[in-house]
Amino acid sequence: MATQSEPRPLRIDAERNLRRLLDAAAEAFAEEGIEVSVAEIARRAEVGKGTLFRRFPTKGHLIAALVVARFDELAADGRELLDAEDPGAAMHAFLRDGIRMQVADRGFCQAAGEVVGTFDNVNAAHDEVFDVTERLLVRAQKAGAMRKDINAFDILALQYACAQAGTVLQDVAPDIWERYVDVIVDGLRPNAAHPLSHPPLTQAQVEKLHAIKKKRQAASA
Amino acid sequence: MATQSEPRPLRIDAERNLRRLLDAAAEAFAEEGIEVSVAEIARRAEVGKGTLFRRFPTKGHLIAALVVARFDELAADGRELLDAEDPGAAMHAFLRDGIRMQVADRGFCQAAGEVVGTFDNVNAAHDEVFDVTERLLVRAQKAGAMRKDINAFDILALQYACAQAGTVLQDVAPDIWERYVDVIVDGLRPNAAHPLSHPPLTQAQVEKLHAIKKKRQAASA
DNA sequence: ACCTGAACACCGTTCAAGT
DNA sequence: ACCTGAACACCGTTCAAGT
Repeated sequence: MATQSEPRPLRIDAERNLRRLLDAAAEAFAEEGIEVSVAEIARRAEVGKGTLFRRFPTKGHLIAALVVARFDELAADGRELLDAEDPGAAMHAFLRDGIRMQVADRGFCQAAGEVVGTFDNVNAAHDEVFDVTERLLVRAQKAGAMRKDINAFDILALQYACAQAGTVLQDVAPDIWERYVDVIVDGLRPNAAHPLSHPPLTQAQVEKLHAIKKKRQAASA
Repeated sequence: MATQSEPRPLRIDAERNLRRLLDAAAEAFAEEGIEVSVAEIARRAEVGKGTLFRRFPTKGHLIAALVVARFDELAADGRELLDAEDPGAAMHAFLRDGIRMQVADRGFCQAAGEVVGTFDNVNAAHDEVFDVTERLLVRAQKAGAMRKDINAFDILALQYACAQAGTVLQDVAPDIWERYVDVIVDGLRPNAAHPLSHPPLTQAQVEKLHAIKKKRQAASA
């Protein structure tokens, strides 16, 4: 929520076409991955290609819009988990929920890594996810369920990592990634902790990463 | 090694062009990722595009050839580690070496997931990696350095997972992935082990995965 | 045998013509 | 304001013409 202050409402037909486009794209990307052609998406939405490009200046912007939707879902899920009784279990559940979400959506999984840092609306949505992750983590750490030397970035990176591995194996063993989370969860327990060899990612580094990605995207345009 | 029995040697100029092509492609993919155009690769190699397609029926085949080279490297590295004194340290070193390799090569990291299962030569090379991984793992398990309920697939999946996360952050924190390996390594220790929620991947499932990928590739051709 | 670049099909993006 | 599809540039792949 609160991603942009809508300047003025769309015309009724435009609004309808936008919905169709988003639905068609979500379906197509989830099923076939982000390599589906925009022509195919326009066909599924029953609009001309030009209509798509009127709403989204680039195929990437359309992908970004869907990634935002998924991040919003995940953040909402995390907020609910903040009320759970067991802080450790809540943190673990969040870890799993995010992976399940990514693995179920082939397009999201392909796009997430590329698109974070590149689009402002994606960054905003991701910041919300980060916020909830941090609150869940601190809560779990205070309860003694989680080692203290890791931060929310680490959690999100490990979540992303598992999702990537899970996606490759999704066709043949849709939930084999649960094993990998199990191992990671074991490694995240306070009693398992051995000193980490590197300092965590700083906020400054994250911003630098975003700057690099935006520059790279601008260069290719 | 032993991927194919060469039927007859190439003409001297063809041999030279092949070398140039592989070198140019390795460089281009590592730097810019697999989205570099074949025209650009041909230009770097100073040959016509037709020459590229004479050696590699498809851009994918060229990518596959380079993935094979990397897998061979990794397998060789693993074989050396089999002679190390400390079996646990050797297993950990192998985990890290593979990730370092992937993170340093943008193209390899993008391609590895897609190309395993799709090309026979890649499968053969990957089987070798699997073999060494298994030997390293069993050795570490016998030494009591590694939990007993995981197998070589799990190790390779976790390695792949870390490499994926590491690649995204490579520009800004080239070795931040070491933290994630640290956590995973902690989760892989025998004393950290809690029961896993899912059975491991079977050999039959792996073969099924390969079959699916080949069918999918054939369908898109 | 092998090399080459023009030609083809396909895909993302633009835009002139329509309502 | 918005919609559309023909037109353009680019990329992977093919192939006729050359050595």
